[in-house]
Amino acid sequence: MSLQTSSYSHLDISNIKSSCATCSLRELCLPVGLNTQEIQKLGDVVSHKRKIPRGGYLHHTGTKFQSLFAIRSGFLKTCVLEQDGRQQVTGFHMTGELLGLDAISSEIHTCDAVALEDSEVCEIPFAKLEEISLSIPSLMHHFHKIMSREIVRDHGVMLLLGSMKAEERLASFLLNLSRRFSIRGYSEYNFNLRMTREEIGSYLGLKLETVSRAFSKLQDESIITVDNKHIQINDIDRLRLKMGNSSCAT
Amino acid sequence: MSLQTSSYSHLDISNIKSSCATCSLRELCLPVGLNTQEIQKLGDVVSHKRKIPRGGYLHHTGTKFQSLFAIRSGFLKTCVLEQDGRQQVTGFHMTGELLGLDAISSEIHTCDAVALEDSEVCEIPFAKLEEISLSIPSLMHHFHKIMSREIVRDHGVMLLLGSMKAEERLASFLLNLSRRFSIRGYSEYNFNLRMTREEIGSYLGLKLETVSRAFSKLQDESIITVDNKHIQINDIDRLRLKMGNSSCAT
DNA sequence: TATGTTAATTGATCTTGATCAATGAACCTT
DNA sequence: AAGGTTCATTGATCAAGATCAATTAACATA
Repeated sequence: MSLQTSSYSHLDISNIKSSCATCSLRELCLPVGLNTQEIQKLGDVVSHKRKIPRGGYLHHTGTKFQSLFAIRSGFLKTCVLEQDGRQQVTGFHMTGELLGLDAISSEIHTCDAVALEDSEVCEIPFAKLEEISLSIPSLMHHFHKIMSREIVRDHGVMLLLGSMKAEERLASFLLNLSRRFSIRGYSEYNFNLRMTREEIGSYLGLKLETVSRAFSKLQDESIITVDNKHIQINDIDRLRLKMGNSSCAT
Repeated sequence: MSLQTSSYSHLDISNIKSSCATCSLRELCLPVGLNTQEIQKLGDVVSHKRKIPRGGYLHHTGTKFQSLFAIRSGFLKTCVLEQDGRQQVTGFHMTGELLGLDAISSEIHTCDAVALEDSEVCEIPFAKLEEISLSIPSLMHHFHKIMSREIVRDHGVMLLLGSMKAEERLASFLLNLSRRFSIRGYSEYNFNLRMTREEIGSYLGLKLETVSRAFSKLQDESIITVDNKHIQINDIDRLRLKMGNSSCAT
């Protein structure tokens, strides 16, 4: 299974002409119910495509913010570099998601965005997006929802980091990935991780050894099958039970 | 020192007539540079005041979202209730801050907001705010910055929860409070905590005993002086050092 | 294909913070 | 002011996860 392949088959995009406008569909366009003219406006703004090879940077911490990026294909992580040189992963991002929301406030990127596989993004000049939002209320409203959703997502991670133990965190993480793959038309039971154990650990507030042990534990219980980066979920219900008390899966 | 008392003395609000429009000044109005007419528009939207007694709820998880709330005075916490009945604090909020951003996405409140002291808020009907945003670009832009700032803040907490140890977390927390008091015209070295050790612990991902021990440790080192809820910062530089590696203080 | 490099697993030990428990201080309420 | 309740501190013990270390597996590059 290749995750690089775009899969919009279940979405109605037949009325969209510009190939690049499609990149922001999932989050930015489709749910809003724009008319043809509005889609045209948005398409004009979202025009510039950019390819990022595996390991390449979409943006660096400290650089000037000008555009949001809609992921057209691929998989990226965002991370902050701490004084001591260690890095903390703040998120993993896949097709259809929007990057750069954190940079709006200071107009400076507060994190690095790194491609974990060859990726393609659409650049969305933020000033232009705001400009056309003024004439497309539903677009503005939808954008507010996207930002809000990001806040909810972060609260979920805070909850995870603040109150769950290692195994629960990993279960929560896998279920989250599973759901996101599923939404994009991939199997929710079989997928390849794009990130290392260390990156997972960084995201989950654990050391890589602890992540590895948690994987092994879940495998010993036959809940998942782990083959290096390939994960198979054998019993998603029991995996859900692992999360236990925590209300938020995010 | 009473924190209940509003303190806008260092801000120029001389041109604002409506007493309630002032409540959202710090975050929503002032920095934007609105003209008189625009301020009038905003004042019309932000008209309804609400008092919340200590221990009272501003909103409950699961209820319908209609309005943002700008804190006019007081101190609140937001928290989510987990299945097992334990609650996790997701934030502490003071004068001038905006509550409810998380609820925009689903139009359902995702957390409880509880007053930790007698508080007063201004209700900002969100639909109306969006409506007038369409005609006041700078207001819309400023609102986007506020949402973005919330995301940055949350990333900071994620970093804290994911990579700092108990004493570093508490140092970070105290410095954050200190800065926010300072911005509002209060002493950055002397303040009263509005929340219990348990609530601090919940927010920082620690047990109350650990919080208490961390306080004692910092006091033993003469960095702070703790007298129950009253905190005095004796050596803010050493307190900053305590945070160590972590890049973000939030 | 060989070889160096990076990533993953697993074991042994140590540390931090959680848990259990007891005491004392603050704060309502009447 | 008295009594109950909540809150905070401190000590003793325990457990989860970090750290240290060794081995193996996967991957990249010559």
